[in-house]
Amino acid sequence: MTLITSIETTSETTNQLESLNDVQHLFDRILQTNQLFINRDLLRSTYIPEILPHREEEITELGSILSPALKYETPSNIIMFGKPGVGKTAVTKLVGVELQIRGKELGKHIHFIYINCQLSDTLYKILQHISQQLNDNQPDTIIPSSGLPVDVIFAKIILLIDKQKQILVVVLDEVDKIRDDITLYTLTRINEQLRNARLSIIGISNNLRFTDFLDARVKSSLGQETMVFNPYDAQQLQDILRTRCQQALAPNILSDDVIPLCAAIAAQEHGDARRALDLLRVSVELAERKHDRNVTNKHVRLAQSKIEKDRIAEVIHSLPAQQRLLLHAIRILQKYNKHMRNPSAMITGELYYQYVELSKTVRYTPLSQRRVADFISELDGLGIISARVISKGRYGTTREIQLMISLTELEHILQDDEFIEEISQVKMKNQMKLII
DNA sequence: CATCCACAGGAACTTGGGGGCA
DNA sequence: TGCCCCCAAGTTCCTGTGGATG
Repeated sequence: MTLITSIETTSETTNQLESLNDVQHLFDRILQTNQLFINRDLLRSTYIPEILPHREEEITELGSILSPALKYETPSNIIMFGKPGVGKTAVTKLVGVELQIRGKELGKHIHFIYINCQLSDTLYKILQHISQQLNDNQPDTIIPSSGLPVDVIFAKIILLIDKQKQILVVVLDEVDKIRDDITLYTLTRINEQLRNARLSIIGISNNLRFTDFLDARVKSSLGQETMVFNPYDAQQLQDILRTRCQQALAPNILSDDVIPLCAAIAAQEHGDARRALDLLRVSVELAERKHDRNVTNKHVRLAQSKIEKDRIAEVIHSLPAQQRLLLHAIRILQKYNKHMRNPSAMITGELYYQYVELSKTVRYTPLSQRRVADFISELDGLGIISARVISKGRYGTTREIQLMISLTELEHILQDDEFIEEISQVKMKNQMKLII
């Protein structure tokens, strides 16, 4: 009944049907136009290929360190270092999965468990993750997301792991995100509690100096083996891109200079293969959208600026309200500073004052200066602002804050922000004050 | 050259929301 | 239902800092 009424031919529904037709034609047109991609996903950094060019040595080394697992012997714990996008995670996952398969063939129980510590940064969450991966659907081994004491969880995990003879290889990616020593200490000592099973840990870090801040016992236990991944050079990045292109893109659509340019740009940024792949993928996407038959260095340049702008816009849109409010304060100060005595930069004190004023306007309770100082550090870390500690002599130590993106870009990103209307009225009032 | 300012940033503590257990 | 736990976000308190100033 409802269906019948909904397709009655009123003028309104006719319009709707026409626009539906338009959309269908749009999709048809898109599908019919020149297809530059064969498989877009192969150019995504999350895709792990079967062949990793220029990482043969690392694969062999990791494989040989982990190989005792195939004889139920405990592999050494490993700590891996290297800048982002140099293949640490890819190599580890590739070898880990292969190890698991070989184990299965030999009738050995080997589990490869990958944990990103950015998401699981406490002992509780890591133990919960391990239990999920080992989950045998037994209700008594399911661990809730919170509510239980850690020692209870720990005892459950020990029982779960030790139920059978097995080797667990636990990868802690971005291990430096774990904030306390106790978590790593507990994990590296877990074998002392096990009778049948064994666990070894691979810690992956972007930070070469990560172990400097570790407890000495954790450091020696975790770092039984150390692997350092060097950045790819431009030539190696070109090889990586060419290998992926063969399967990902239609033949002969790239100008000769596209791959060298993507590789060169990524090589400048500490040899990041992810960056090179993103750059190439977005370049092809831009060409496809413009119905161009070839991808040229012009598309690469466009892609380069698009990626950076998109990244910043995405980061800003995902900020919590209080941090966006702080950004509005920065935006306003930057705008007025242009016309004032000191156009260079703002300092913590004046920024906090402006932030408190804005909070009152939008009826938010302003947070403490200490908390806002943390926000400033976070925005600095995200590359949206630069906050440099300076001493103003007798007038104290503060941070000099500068916007790292253009004011126009920031205004563009914030134009549809929830606070914008109320705040723009304040701006008017302030302008009046300035004139007076 | 001691003093002083306006913070930076570490550490401990609080609050409130999520949840489990007996 | 009351008590316990975990955790994120925030506050309070504190010590440290470094160069202009008198």
